[in-house]
Amino acid sequence: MNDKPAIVWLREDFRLADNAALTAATQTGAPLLLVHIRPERPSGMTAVDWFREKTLAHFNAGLQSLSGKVHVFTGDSARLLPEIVARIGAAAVFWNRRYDPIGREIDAGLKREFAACGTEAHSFAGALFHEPWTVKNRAGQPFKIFSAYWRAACEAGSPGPPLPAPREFKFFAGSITGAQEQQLSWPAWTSSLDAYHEFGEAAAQDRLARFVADDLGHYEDERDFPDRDATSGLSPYLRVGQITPRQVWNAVSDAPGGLAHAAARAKFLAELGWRDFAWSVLWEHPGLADHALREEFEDLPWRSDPSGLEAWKRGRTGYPLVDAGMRELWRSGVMHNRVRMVAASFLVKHLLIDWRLGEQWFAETLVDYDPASNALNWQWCAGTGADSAPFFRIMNPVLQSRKFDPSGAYIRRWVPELKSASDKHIHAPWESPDARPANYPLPIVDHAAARRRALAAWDGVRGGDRQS
DNA sequence: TGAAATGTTGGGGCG
DNA sequence: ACGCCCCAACATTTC
Repeated sequence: MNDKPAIVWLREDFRLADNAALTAATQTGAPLLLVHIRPERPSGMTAVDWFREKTLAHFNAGLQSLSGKVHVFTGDSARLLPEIVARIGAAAVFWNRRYDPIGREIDAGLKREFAACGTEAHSFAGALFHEPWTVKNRAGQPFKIFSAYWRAACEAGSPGPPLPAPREFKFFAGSITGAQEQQLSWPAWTSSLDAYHEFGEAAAQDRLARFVADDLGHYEDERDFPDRDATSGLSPYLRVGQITPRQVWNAVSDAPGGLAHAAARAKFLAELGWRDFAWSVLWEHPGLADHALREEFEDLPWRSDPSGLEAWKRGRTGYPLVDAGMRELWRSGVMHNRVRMVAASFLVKHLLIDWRLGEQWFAETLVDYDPASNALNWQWCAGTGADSAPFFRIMNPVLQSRKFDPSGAYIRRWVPELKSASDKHIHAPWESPDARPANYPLPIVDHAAARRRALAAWDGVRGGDRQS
């Protein structure tokens, strides 16, 4: 029998099932204090902060029926957590690992501190298939190419079955000062997000089950069409740990359909593999969001273009597919993956604006913003990474629109000015001056000229090197 | 996880 | 019937 309480420090893991830290803490028999520490946010809330806070509130509401709650603190966790430990006389702290450069630094420091004062500190895996430092090539080096990484990761074995939610909880009953009860105030711009999201572990599992039943079989064929609901939509849940990759892997592997759907299944799991890969790259390169992986691209002649950047952010570039995506992002906090590529490519190549500015905008506005995936994918689009689209591969926003939104349904959903445009002209409304709505902007750059400019910029940094 | 430019081929209109 | 031109349609190369 263990009388001293234990702390479960929840960070990005608001779930009861497949939560290794929570399960391990429960098994000690100690009364548990669930703690979440949010940082001070002097610069305000981002979309993922909004999603996390909503998730936390939902998680807490669910805990009421178990007579438990998450105690929420605001401030510097490196200072607060030891204080909380001391205040309740906790014998042990449990958490699931995080892998961002700042977080891992804090956690390592806390482990040292707790070790020095005799408090147990136990950390667990859970947010990824593989710990980022474990997948290496034969030379013991981290992979730089996704396909090689993923092959090695898959050969290392598939994830085991997820942990069930603990059956019983014993919560710490004492009082604790410093925890905050007051409601946060949401910035006005978050009000449009509510309509597009559901919160909670059950909602995440529902979404997974529906995806596996209805969409997984044709995932490979339909995932690129933004007006079809053919993607899993799990990214926000993965982001805040309402669901784990291991749970997804097992649900997908158990899906009916047999060999017929093997390719679709593999394709979908590989997308989750990209998420792991991004974290492994970030682990090796903490500056992934700030520095081009291929250094020669630090010399690209990025333009300073505040009005172009603003037009891009607000979805007023005059290219309907780009604008639809950027407006979907602003209103709903997500953007279809295909459109993310087109919109990102447009900023970097058509506007020749530094990919870091796009990375920052996505970091503020995406409810599924993931520091590793976001940075890696921006570098992929900009062609500055090791395993990236070549810089000369420039997407044509009109062709992409005709190909992936042939009926214009996606554009009409997000760009009301074009609601009554014809299927023929909706992708390039400026080509039909008669039908073009007066309140929809003309293209802020000419595609052909922008393409030439981007190629010239690329030509400038690669020197005399003629390879492709 | 492109697109544009350039090259090739083959059918059909036409003198 | 034949050569010639035009231009889809497809293939290859280049960015």
